[in-house]
Amino acid sequence: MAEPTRERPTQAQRRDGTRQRLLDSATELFSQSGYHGTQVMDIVSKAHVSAGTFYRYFEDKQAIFFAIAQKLADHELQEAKKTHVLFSTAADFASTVTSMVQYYEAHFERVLAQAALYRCLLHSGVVDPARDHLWKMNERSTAALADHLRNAGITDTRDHESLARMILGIGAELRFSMIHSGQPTAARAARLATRCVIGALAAFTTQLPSHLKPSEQVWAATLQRLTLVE
Amino acid sequence: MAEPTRERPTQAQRRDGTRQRLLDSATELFSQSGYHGTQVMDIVSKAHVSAGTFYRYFEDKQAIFFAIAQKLADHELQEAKKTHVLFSTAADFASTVTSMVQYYEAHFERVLAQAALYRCLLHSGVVDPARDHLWKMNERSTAALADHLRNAGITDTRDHESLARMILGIGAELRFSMIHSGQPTAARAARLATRCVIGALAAFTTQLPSHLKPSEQVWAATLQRLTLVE
Amino acid sequence: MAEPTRERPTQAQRRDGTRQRLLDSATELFSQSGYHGTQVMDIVSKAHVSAGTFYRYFEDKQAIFFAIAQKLADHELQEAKKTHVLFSTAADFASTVTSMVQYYEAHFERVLAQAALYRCLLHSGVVDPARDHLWKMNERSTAALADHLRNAGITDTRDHESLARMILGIGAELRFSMIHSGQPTAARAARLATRCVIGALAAFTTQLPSHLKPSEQVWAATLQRLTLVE
Amino acid sequence: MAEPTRERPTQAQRRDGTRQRLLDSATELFSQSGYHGTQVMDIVSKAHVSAGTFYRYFEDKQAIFFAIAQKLADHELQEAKKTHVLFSTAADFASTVTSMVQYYEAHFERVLAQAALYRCLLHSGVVDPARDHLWKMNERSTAALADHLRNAGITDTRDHESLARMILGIGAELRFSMIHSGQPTAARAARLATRCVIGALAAFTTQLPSHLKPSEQVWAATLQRLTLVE
DNA sequence: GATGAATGAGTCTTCATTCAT
DNA sequence: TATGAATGAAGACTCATTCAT
Repeated sequence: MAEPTRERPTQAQRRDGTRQRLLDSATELFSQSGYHGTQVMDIVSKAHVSAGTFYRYFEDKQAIFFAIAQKLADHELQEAKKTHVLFSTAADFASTVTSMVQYYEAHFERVLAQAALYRCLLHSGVVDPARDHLWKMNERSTAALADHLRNAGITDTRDHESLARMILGIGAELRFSMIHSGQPTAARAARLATRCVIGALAAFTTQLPSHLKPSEQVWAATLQRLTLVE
Repeated sequence: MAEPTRERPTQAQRRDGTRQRLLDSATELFSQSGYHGTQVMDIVSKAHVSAGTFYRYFEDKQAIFFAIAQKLADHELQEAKKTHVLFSTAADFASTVTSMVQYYEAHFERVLAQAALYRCLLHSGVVDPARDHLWKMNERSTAALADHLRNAGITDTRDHESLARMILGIGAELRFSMIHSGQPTAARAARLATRCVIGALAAFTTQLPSHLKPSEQVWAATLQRLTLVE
Repeated sequence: MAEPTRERPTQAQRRDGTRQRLLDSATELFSQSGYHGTQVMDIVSKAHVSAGTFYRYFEDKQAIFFAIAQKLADHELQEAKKTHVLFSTAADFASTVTSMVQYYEAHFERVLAQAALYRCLLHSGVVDPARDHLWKMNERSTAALADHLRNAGITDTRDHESLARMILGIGAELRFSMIHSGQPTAARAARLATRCVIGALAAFTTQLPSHLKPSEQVWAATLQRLTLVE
Repeated sequence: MAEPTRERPTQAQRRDGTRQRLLDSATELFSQSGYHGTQVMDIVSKAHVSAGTFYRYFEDKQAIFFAIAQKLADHELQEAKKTHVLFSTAADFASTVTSMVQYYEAHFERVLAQAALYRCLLHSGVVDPARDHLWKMNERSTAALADHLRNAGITDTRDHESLARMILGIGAELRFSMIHSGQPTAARAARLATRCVIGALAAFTTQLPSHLKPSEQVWAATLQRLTLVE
């Protein structure tokens, strides 16, 4: 007889439901119109609650913005960690590339929905460093990748932070294009990004012991494989 | 010896002076406080003109913002095109790389010098697709680079747009970091970016006739030179 | 005996109350100072609400003006239609004239009672063809009267629109005078207008079958009666 | 050798020319958009003079408005007197009617251009009785017609003012329609107005000595003639 | 006399936030 | 606890008028 889902929801459940609806509405609206282009009234209308209710869940308009930012940042950090593992654990080049393609493909499919939000959050024009966890998260994400690059034995540069940024930039612009024009597809984007990244990394791994570097054949074959997709 | 145009700072000159003062004031204020943190009244006060005068020169607040953005974007596009030409005409690899470093260094220096303005433009949160010259400029940059890549004989991918985006992304993230933390320096950023970009491009130029590709020695030497900076 | 709707003057009732207070305040102020002489702040102050509240109920300043005009025009059109019906159904001339006098008297009394408002509406100088309900109402009045004249069997002219306009013009100028000088009184104006209108109509009903036209005696007696008022 | 038109205009002539251009521009703009819908800048642009020049010729915006009003009022008064003569001098009915048609036709053709202005001036929302000569002129025009009606021997009413207004109203609405819809044509409007007016007057001339009234045949024939136009 | 750049008080309108019901 | 009417400070924008050139 226990059908918890059919019983009327507890206070706490309703509370969470309302809060979640507000967050969802705000997320969509911020993504579309930016922080300043979104009014509290728009958010509450979309969430089917009243203006007053909003302020029971969030102190003010910035609060919901930062709540979203926080959530996204947490999520991104976790995802980023998964990626970086690739760089450090892969025993051989071929499997690294394969994993990288798989990761990017999953990544692009997954983040498409969030990319607009991500960009909005970073470029929102909200300036309140004291509360800006998002920016810190972004930095932490970069730092994590930098660490992995360092551990992977890259010694051609000591500025692994910047290298990490550049590599993240490769994906960022592709993602941005996908949101706005739908081009390229996740599958192709993954190949392009992988190819681009391994090329970039190659330029920073001249000092790697030769047994860790792919032979010329492997390199050619790998690029060949990445090309086949188009 | 009669230079009548210099004698009386005529109407036209006063006009231009006023317009310039408004642009300067706005640039500084937008840099400091962002678009939404700056009031029209602040701009006119700083420029020592009245509210009404502002609207003689700019249709509304957004107009002056876009005028500033446009000017910066135009300049960048010009500079970028100068360099991109190299991709297609450069006789030899070494000079291409040298030019690329020079371009990047100049670019990053400009960015550093006007970091606050860049930050404002990128983070303004102004969303008005109908008038967003900034966004159009970005697309034009991409298109211009894509064209050059195509002309340079890159046939490993037919999606030169995406390749262009990825390359621009490399610089974008670096710029973003410089704007916020001042790191890395323009000189180092230029080397890093160049190295990263030529690596990335190498991964897309497997089909280039061998006489166009750098020999292994040249390649190694080039990377070596790019490394020396640190 | 439970009348819950009367117990608590609910939201909806408060809403209507506020809207009505705004309309009343605006009506009075527009009457006194005209459209351009009245500020939104004046209206809200008089209605004891805040500036923001105004815009919950009316899109902008013009909207409340047109709301007032519309209401008055609607009412007048209703009243006019009631009378115009007489033109087509009236069995005999005498009762038509009696009704016409009654209608005009009521109309002119309304005008006198709200002379200032009428003056404001007529002289507001608001020119916005896209939203000018007043103008549309005027056209609707003309069309309605033209229809009735047509149905009444007037065939001396096929331009019933123009005939309608001329008849409406008779009343309009009288109204205009009453608004500004209070002269003539509603009672006399009604007789004058009726007499003038039936004279004018007589000049357009030569082809009416004779049994529908008043005999010379009836005509003379009618005019006599209309004269008695002075 | 005397070609005064080719010699360069005197100061005084240029002054008058400029003033006239300003008046013409203002007239057209006020007619189209009303007083409040017309900006001083619009007027000076149309007149090809600078903002400052405007204030050399007119004290302020209201001054040019009243200058136009004054001129129109003077003109109207003169024209009105011509008409009214018809009522008092015509020896016989038939020639009165003929003259009336001619007058109305000329009137409608002439005033079409000014009617919009006329209405704008009366309904402009400019409220400054101290300077409002136009309103007084309007009253004088009414008074003049009233006098003529009185002199013509109309004794059915003593309120010749109101009668005059009603008669003027007949033409006013027709004129207004002609401006906005182009309907009816001046020729038809003249017949319609004449017919309407003589009908209206007939209803106020029951006490005229019979030798002054048209016989039934003349009446019928007159109306017949007025009808032929359609 | 003419010009047109500059003025600035005046208004409308917005929207995050509060609070009585 | 939810509602939504009310708040009011804030800010963009206008336009008749002035005045240095």
